[in-house]
Amino acid sequence: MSGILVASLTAHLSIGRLVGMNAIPVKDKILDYAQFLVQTRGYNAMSYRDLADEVGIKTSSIHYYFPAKEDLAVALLDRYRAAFKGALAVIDAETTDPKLKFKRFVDLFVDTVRAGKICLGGMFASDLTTLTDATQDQVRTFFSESEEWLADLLKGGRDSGRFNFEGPPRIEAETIFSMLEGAMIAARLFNDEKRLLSAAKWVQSTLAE
Amino acid sequence: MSGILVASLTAHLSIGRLVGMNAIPVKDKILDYAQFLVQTRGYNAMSYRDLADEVGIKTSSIHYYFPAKEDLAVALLDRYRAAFKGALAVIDAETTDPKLKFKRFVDLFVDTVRAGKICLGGMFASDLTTLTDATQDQVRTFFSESEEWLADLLKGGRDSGRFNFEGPPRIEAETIFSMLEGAMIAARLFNDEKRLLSAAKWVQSTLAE
DNA sequence: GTCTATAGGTGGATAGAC
DNA sequence: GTCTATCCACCTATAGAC
Repeated sequence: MSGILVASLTAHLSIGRLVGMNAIPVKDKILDYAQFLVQTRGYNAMSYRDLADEVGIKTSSIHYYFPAKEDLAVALLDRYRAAFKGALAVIDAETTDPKLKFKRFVDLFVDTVRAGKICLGGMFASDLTTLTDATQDQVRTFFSESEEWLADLLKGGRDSGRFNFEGPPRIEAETIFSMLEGAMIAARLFNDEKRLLSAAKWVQSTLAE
Repeated sequence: MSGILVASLTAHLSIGRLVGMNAIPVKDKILDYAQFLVQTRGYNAMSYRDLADEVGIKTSSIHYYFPAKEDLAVALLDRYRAAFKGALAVIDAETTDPKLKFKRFVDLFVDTVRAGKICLGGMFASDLTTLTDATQDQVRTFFSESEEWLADLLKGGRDSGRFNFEGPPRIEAETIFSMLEGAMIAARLFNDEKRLLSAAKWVQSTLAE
């Protein structure tokens, strides 16, 4: 999902550059680096000082944008959900073949692992019990939204005879999504993206029969 | 894997009680509660103060047993690997049917989720980049050992005609293991053990065909 | 082994000047 | 918006008495 990060980074740049104002707002700089740190080191290992040093401001200035760390967490997940939905919308707009759609879905995860990162939602899910209720809800919403898109893809593929599986598409989607999340963690652990690729292949082969 | 925790808890008790000395050594108390905290809150959210308060000693006393936090992390993973291996040895000793073995393997994960916990190895894997090299190696060793046992199970099952899958057993094992790790995280996120059970069922059905 | 005492650093967070 | 200054709680870790 480095593609997602890039997308959110370039969203304002593509407009800003046209009018000669390519400066990234401080708030976005904070969010960008905070997202990077959470995806690489984890939420509890990310501090306001880390962000301040990187962005070039003081920690008190970060509190101006995000009064409490929870506000930053919620904002991160909010933006990530939107970016992820955007990436899925692009897939829907550019492809119709279910198998190709799934491949491009997997590519989102592969890109993330290649960047040495873990899905933001998966990282927050690992730190679940240290989060406030509002933040936990955001994590659940991210999972639900992703699984719903995947369930629709699976259902459409089965209805059109391109996918073959038994049981409710939503259950199938939940299983596949959690599998990809786990495979990302293992792939980074061994610095071996093949761990994610073989997991994806396994899913594709069981869906294709 | 609460069964694992119980096993490590009762390992010395079963001897101690026989001779009337059922007091749990302080070092084990520390490890027990540290393991609980890592499995529920994560490594970076566990502090010496948490442990001291629970065990009833001062933080400086914990440093007597584990000079640096890294020492505690390595000790935790060391013990966990041994306990996990022990649990797998019990499965091997009590069952021969590959399908039943796999079911009992899955039960180790189900028990953990039911206790509101995540696999210790999975938790450390999520916090990977914040760990020392020695600790990271321990995490990888845990994954490798588990996957090797599972690969042997898969290979034996296929050779005896009980399992059906293509490709190297080790790759299959890696995929299944990371899937279970991811399913645990999702199951706890939604407080719904069915997320883990349906993932396990999915694996079982694809292996059985 | 366990304690007291303490060190030096880092955590999130706030008040108030500019 | 960003700063300085500060707060207090927490963190890992050590020295030395008992």
